[in-house]
Amino acid sequence: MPRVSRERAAQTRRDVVAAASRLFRQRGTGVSLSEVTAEVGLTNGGFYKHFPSKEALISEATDQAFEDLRRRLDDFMVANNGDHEAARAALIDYYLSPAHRDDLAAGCPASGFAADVVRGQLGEDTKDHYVRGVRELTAWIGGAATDPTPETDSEARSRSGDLSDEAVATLCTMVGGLMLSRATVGSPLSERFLSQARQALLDTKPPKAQGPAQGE
Amino acid sequence: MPRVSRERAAQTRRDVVAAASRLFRQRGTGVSLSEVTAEVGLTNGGFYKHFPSKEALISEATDQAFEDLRRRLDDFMVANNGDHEAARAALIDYYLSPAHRDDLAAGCPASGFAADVVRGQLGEDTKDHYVRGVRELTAWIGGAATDPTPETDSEARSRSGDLSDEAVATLCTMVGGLMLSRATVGSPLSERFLSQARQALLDTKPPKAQGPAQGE
DNA sequence: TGTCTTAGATTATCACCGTAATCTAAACGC
DNA sequence: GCGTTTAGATTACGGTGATAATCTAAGACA
Repeated sequence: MPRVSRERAAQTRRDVVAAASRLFRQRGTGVSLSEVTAEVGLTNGGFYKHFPSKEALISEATDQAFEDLRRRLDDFMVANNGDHEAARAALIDYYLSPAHRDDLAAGCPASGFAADVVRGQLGEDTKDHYVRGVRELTAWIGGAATDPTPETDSEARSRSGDLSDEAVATLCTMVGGLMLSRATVGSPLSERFLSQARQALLDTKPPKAQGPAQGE
Repeated sequence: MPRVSRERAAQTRRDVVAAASRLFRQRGTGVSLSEVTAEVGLTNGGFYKHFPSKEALISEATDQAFEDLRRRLDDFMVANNGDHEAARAALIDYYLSPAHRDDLAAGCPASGFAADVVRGQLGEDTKDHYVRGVRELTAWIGGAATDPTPETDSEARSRSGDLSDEAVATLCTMVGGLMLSRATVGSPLSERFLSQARQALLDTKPPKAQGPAQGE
């Protein structure tokens, strides 16, 4: 069977990353390689023609998930013709919806990978990418455009002052509401977490300040 | 070596549960039995004289963690001479402190086990215990005493209307802030999540309403 | 066209997992 | 004190994990 066209091989590779991105978010980075490859019709052996190790796949899968998030944020922005306040509200509505709660696989990576990051199952540089993704999400909530600027890790790591207080707190409530509602599905508590977090955030409209040095 | 006094055996059992409770919160329920037993100087074989399976241990470890939490909440209450508003503030201060962030092992089980619950690694009844623990924590934040009343699962599952809106939203921000700060340790973002979540919650003082049928 | 390359399948290796059976010596009950 | 129990150690087993080596047939390219 072996030997397949170059485009086909590239496609397989993309499929593996996409499947891993979904499976890792859904059930953690502990899912076996076999399970990932099986999902795209590849064997365990073929995997190593594309990636040097499982960790390399985890890293790419994480990046992929944040790439998807960036695209989604852009979509929210254009769907609201650049009106940031409306886009922010739309994000919150989506983020704290039963649909997002029930869609682990395609959900926000800041929440989906949080456990793996905390438990130290992501390599050092993968974790850096995660942190950058979270910071970008926070910045977007605070009113910044999705920033495609590549920055050095040291640079990224040292910056956080350009995030609005409100955006930081908002993300806390979003992530907490989502995780708690996911952890309690089946109980009426689950819906309460969604609706109460949502209400708390939509009540608190984004204040004028969206940068660090803005006294009004 | 075998055969040890009854108290000793009981102590060993308690040690296993305690170690598991800490290890599972720290690194997930995926940690091996060998690692748990090794920590208390027991062998893999001896384990099965105390527990029928790993899942049974996970269940007890989860209960243990919530038991510790209940005790901690009581302590907050007595330390503030029954003043709930002060106790609530003390809980928030602790919950969103660097100390709690860095202490995965002894931290809040609502956050520590969330990932395992979401990913379906806790048995059905263990998950029910988790949900009950979360509901009790929410109720405490809303002003209820820690309730030692045993209730049926169906009863517990159906109740959630007796939780104040504010308490539900507060827990979202607490859990989200904790998880995000844990996921970003090493970056200045980590401290921002703690302080911003904390500030958002302490600004929003608990409103008069603290139950469903309590007009003050 | 024919050679070279390579995506992927097969199979193997080694470690570790949860679980179970067997063994042993000390604690227990009489 | 003595036979019975039993906490725990030892060892074994079947399954699965990540990774590597070998094989093979078809694409790439001269």
